Amino acid sequence: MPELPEVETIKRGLSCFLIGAKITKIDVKCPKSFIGTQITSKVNSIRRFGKALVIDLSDKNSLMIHLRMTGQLIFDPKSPNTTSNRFAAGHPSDNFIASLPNNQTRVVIYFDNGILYFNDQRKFGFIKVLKTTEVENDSFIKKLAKEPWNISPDEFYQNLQKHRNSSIKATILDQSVICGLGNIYADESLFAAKIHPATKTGRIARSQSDLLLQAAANVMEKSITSGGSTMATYVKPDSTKGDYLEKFAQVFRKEGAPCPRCQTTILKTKVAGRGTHFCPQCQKEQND
DNA sequence: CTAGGATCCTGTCAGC
DNA sequence: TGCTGACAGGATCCTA
Repeated sequence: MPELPEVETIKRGLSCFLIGAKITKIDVKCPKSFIGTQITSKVNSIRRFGKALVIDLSDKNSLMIHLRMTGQLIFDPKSPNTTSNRFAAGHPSDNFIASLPNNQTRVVIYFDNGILYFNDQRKFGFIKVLKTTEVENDSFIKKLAKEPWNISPDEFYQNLQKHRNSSIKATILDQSVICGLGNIYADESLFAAKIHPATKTGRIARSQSDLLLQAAANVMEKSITSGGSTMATYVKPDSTKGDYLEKFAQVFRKEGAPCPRCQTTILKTKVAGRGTHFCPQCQKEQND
């Protein structure tokens, strides 16, 4: 699910509501989804490390949240309590407009100004209590590479060299190579840079590496600007469902459609164990 | 050390 | 209708 742009969208959205708000109670509906003990304190700040969200609290604890494939965060302000006033982001689904909690609600965090629901169909995501001083020592956060707009072309290219025998798609999904890309933005970035997803990383030329890095930064910045997968784009004004992907995706879930550059039919295959979309004309195989 | 596959879990959809 | 397998916006663990 949520990749970096969606988590950034959540960070910005929740910051408006939660900075200074006090947690009054945490209701854990699925033990697997919450690691730690009951907490009651105020929110000092909200940070993001790649796809992980960190809520820093006044008692020197932090809540680290990773949504993985199907996690969602939905905040209902106490007043007025209507779905039109709701902030919802993460994996898009009808939960965004559903009455909550429901059978996919794993954790409910009560604040003095509203209720935050953590929904997660597949239970891969989690909320974990950490000492704030230990956040940057967390095993996941520690391994993260820099984000596309912070990593230098030299460093990115060097990181690629550690995975020369792996496909370029698998390599850029590795958060220790470049942080923030998931299955959508990997496909979109490779399309923008005109690189076949199955290309061996060792065959990526320096000029292609530079192009790919630029593409990743562009694609994700554009998505952050449009708000990731927020409810506003998921539910249209007439209350019918929309797909925010349609706004910018060139290849992701576009198999059978014409390539926006050359009209060749977009294909879907499997690379790195993941569904992979590309244009066979624009993104030629480079492997001998 | 890297590379690839299985795995965690629930739900939906296509194809018999 | 009911079953079955494939698949899903992620990351880790295990094996070779």
